[in-house]
Formats: sequence, structure tokens, C-alpha cells
Amino acid sequence: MRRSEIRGHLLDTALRLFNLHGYHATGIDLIIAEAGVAKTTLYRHFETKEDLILAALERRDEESRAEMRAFVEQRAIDAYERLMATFDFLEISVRDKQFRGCIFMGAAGEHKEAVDPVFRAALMHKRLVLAYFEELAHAARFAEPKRTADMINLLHEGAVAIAQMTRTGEPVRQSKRMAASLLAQEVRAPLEPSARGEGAKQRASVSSGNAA
Amino acid sequence: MRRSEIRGHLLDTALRLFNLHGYHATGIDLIIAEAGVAKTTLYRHFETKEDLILAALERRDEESRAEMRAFVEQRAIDAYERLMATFDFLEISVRDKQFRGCIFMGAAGEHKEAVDPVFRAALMHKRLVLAYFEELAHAARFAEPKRTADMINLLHEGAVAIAQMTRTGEPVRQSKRMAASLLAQEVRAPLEPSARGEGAKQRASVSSGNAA
DNA sequence: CTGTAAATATACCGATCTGTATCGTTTTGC
DNA sequence: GCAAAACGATACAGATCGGTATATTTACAG
Repeated sequence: MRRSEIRGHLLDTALRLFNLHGYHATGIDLIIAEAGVAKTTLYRHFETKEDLILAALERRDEESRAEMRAFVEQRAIDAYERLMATFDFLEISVRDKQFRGCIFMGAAGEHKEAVDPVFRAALMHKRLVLAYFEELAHAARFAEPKRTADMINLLHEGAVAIAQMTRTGEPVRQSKRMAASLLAQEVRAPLEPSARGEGAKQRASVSSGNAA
Repeated sequence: MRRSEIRGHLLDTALRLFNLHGYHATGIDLIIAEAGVAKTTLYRHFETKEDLILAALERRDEESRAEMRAFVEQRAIDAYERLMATFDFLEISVRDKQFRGCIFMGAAGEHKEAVDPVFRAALMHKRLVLAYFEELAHAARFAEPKRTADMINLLHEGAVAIAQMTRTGEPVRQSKRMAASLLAQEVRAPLEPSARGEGAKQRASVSSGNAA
């Protein structure tokens, strides 16, 4: 393996083990053994275990949100359909044989203090995901995109929590049905009769003051 | 402290620390120091740390479900109102200053293997809570009490997960509104014109084959 | 009151934890 | 091709982990 790949390989290995066993239960010695590198090497890339955890979470945050975006955008053009497609993405994630619950919730669950950097990293991820939901809800012309995003978010979290116990994709399908039922009752701005010139002007410029 | 109280005191202390710091991060030495007992004493009552965890979860399981039942039953007579009152109970739990997320989800998150006794204990608790929701949904004459209970359950879990991050009660209030909206669309058996003699015959005899 | 079981305090065990030190080898950038 | 940097292997430090051993004191039941 090339030296330039080592850091990424370490992050991937650490993430896999954190997902399988948790953060406290995963020791440095196990990580380096699974990654096939020396302990010195790990500590050249990361000052402490906490730094490794933070870097791993940051990597997974960007990865998973990019994956969701890519999945959703190639799955549907219509913004409402994209909102619903987030559940399909979630179902695929949850049905993975290696699924052991959301790693960010797990990180927050093992680092409970609000000032803990790991907790804060997990919180930041959740805020960014919520901002994406809001972006989609806005594009789908929901009158209260923040409110709509909050509902989608809560259904996602509930589904993942239950799927963590049942180890099936059913809770996610259930949450999608609940979302369809709830969103049908939400107020939406009227659709324009045709794509006028001004149509592109107001798309997807989310304010998202809550992600700061 | 009387000797007969030591075991319970140890369980309470352990639960408090598990809730504050998690399971792996809470060492035996801290538990005995906080409880003010000798290590020998702890190991006379519990063979291993895992046994202590299991006993603590069992205690909390019974406690919390009894508390929820008591709260719900004194809060409302009407079965539908009782279903909604579970959210009020949840909000109180979540707004506690010591709230750090559901301790059963935390236990499952730190003991991820499906065969792990701790995971199984957490799973059992979740099944019993779900069975109670189903009992309430049945009493409220929902045509599909299992389906209704699943929805309530998912909203509970979602609210708790988000509240664990935001540290506010708002997600629980939101989930209650979502529940009201969703349940309004569920089919319910017609209310009898008056309390006939047969009324008592079909109440609250839940089957709950999923709790076994 | 008295015998016994359970509490305490303390020292200890081996294993494991995160992190460092040393040193020889390999890779990389220039 | 050469110097510098990164790597691997190993040993080790100091703390903490879960759990045990021992000896003494305390509390409770009959």
C-alpha cells in the first residue's frame, strides 16, 4: 500500500471497527492490527485516539452525505420524490449486513457531554443532514420547509433506532409510509403552470441558519 | 445503610453512572466509590460487571414501565388520550437535567452483537414497551393496533434520539403532533352508543405474540 | 448473647489501555 | 542518487481495567 493511502486506510479500518464494536471497546492495538500498520504510524497521523475518532467521523460525515445526495439526485428529479427517496437510501444503509446503528448516534451515546468534541462532531453531522432535508423540502415548495424537514428527520431517526434493534429494513419502510401520510397534509406553494424564466431563480437557496 | 438496601443502592448508583458516562466508560472502581461500598461487597451481590449491568437494566425496565403506566393511567381515562399521554410522560423524562438518551438504546449501542445478553435485555425492554402501546391502541379501538403501536413506537424513538442531541423537549412535542395527525387517519372501530353490558368484555385483552 | 454471614479495607493479580521510545528498514521528493 | 521522512517491529511506561485474596470488623438472626 502506498504511503499516501495509509491515512485513509486507517480511517476506514477504524470506522469499520467502531461500527462493529463501539468506540471504547475498540482499542488502538486492534485498529493497527486490522489495518496492518505499526503503532508508530498511527500516532504519526493522529495525535490521540480522540483525534482519530474525530477524523473518522468527519470522513464518514462527508462520505455519507455525498452518497445520500448522489443516490437521491439520480433516483428522482421531482423534489418531493427526492424527499421520499431519502428513505430508500436509508433502507439500503440499514439493510447492510454490517449495520449496527448510526455511528454518529453511537458516538454521541459514548461521549455524552455536550462539550465533548466527539459529541459535537456527531451533532454537527445531524445538523447538516437536517439542513439537506430542509433544502429538499424547500425545493418541494413546502410552505414550512423547516417544519417539514424536522418531521422527515424525526422519522429517519426513529426508523434507524428501531432497525438497530430489529435488524430489518421494515421500520424504514414504515417511516416512509408515515412520511407520505404526514406530508400530504402539509401546505405547499402552488405549482407554476409552466416553467417560466423566473423558475430557476428561486430554487434551492436554503438559508439554514441552524447549521452554524 | 441497612444491609438489605445495599443491592438496590448499588443498582441505582450503577444506573446513574451508566446513564452519565456509558457502560464501558464506567469502571467498577467508580461505582463502588460512588456507592460507598467495598469491592468485595459488589462482587458478593453480582458475579461480574455484566451481571451488574443486566440487573440494573432489569430494574430500570420494570421501574420505567411502571412509571409510564402510572402516569398515563392517572392522566387520562379515555384510551386514545392515554396513547397521547405517553408522549407527555416521555417529555418529562427527556427534560430531566440528567437525561443523556435512552439507557436501553445506549446499552444496545455499546453491546451490538445480537446474541449479547445486554443487547437482548435492551431488546426485551423495547418489546415490552411496544406491547404496552399495542395494549393502549387496542383499548382505543384502533382497527390495526399493532400497526398503530408501531407508529407510536417509531415516533417515540425518533423523538428520544433527537432530544439526545438537542437536549430539549421540543422533539417530543413535535412527535406528539405527528402522532395526532397520523392517528386521525387510522381506522377505528365505531364507538358504542352507550356503555352496554358487553362493553367490558372486549377491553384490553392484548395478544402481543411479539413480546415472547 | 452469641455465632455466622456479610460488611470493610487493602493489597494484589494479570490483562489491557493509550501513548512513547528506540532503532533498523523502506519509501519518497528533489 | 541521496537526504529526509515515514515506515515496521518491539519493548516499555504508567494507568486502569475487571476480578480475587486476606484479614478484620460489623451487623443481624435465633
